[in-house]
Amino acid sequence: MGLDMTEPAASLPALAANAADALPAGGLAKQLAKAEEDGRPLRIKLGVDPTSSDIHLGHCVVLGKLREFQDAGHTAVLIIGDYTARVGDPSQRSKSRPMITGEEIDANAKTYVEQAARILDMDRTEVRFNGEWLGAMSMDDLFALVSRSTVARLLERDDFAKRYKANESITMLEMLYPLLQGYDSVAIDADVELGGTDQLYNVLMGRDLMPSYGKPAQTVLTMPILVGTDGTDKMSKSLGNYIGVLDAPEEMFGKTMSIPDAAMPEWFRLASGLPHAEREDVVARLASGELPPNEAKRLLGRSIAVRFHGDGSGTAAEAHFDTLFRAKEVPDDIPSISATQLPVNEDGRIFLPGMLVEHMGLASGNEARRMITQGSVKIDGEVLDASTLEMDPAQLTGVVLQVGKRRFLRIEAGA
RNA sequence: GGAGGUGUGCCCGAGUGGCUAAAGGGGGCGGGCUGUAAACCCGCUGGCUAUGCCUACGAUGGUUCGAAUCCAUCCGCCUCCA
Repeated sequence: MGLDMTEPAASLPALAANAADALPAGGLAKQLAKAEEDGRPLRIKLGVDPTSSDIHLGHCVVLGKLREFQDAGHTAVLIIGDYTARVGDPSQRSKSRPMITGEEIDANAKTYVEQAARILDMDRTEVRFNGEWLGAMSMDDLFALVSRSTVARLLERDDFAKRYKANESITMLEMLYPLLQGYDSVAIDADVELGGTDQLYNVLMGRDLMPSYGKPAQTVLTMPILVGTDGTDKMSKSLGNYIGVLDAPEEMFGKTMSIPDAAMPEWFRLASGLPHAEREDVVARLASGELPPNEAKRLLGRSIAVRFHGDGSGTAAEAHFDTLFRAKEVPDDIPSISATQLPVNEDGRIFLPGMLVEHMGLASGNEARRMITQGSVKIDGEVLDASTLEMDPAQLTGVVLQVGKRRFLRIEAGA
């Protein structure tokens, strides 16, 4: 397995681009030079927790970086933290995490790898579960590991320190996390470890541990955390401010349009998937006022759609968006049901709240009543009278029902 | 082991016997304006074919005509002391 780096010297700036931290200073350059000298690819570690099964753009920042290393000829070692997931990474958590079950972990890991394949070159990816070595540890091994750090050292960690100060609980188990995570680097002989900036402490722990196990210390590279579509909080599934890699192109475009202007430069850099030079050019023109914000955001939306759905998907998604929100027209590809599927009560009439819950995804009858009362239900573009709770099937046949701005349902005549 | 504190709706947080589906804020949703950005304005924000009924204030049991509010036990979390 030889290196096929065409121009190793030139790959350094690109590989370090966007990184929040690259430690120690100059470490990456040395690693790259040494790899070339030895004629072997570097082993690039990325540890992931199989606690959530949906990969979103936030995860893609670091996955994308890993892919860049692969493209430069190096080996990706993707560690599924099946064992560490039992402990729970305390990063960014205000409370202790509940432990999750083995089946959940397995299922999450499987979907994670499937989705990661959209970013990574899986032929060049070594997927490992850390239960492989952590599960095999004896009590003696554990003693040896935990004796390498101290309580004071662990309490230096910002999130522990904050929680400790705020009188919140910190379990002994959680304090084990950085050590176990760091041990992964020992187990797989990592040369470089990637992570988000929230992982800095963890990845440095790996760097600290390796020499005491007689291995050269890894270089660490942390990537900035992408803000979500709200522009303030870290992108996460639980906050609902995310764009998933499996989202439809229209969703990707639409969600991108909703981000605050201030988040655009960051998104261009970390999420657009555009080449380094191009995205920097866009950011510069946006800052100078040469590129209007709306146009920039549209470009961003198209780029993201294209990144995951290929050429053409961007302009198609944009057209869909314009139909919906600019022209306020009904899009072509809306779901439809047959009038015969409508639920009918004893009087042969349709109870609207129930129907909206059943066919248009509203959370409850009360929510549906609220929508009707607030005038956000339209039939063929006409706002439904606020007091209407029942309708005859004939009135609903062959119409387009709309709730809010983006939920549509066509009711077809015929069987 | 001892002493004390605390637990409210998605989150924060008021509420110490009926007027409490529970103030206020945040978030979210809907509408207006717009570039589905921001800012701003208005409304809504437990469930139920519903002038009422059900569920809900850590858990269980009790006192009372009536409990988030009083009592008992238990559980979680925190602080100080050992």
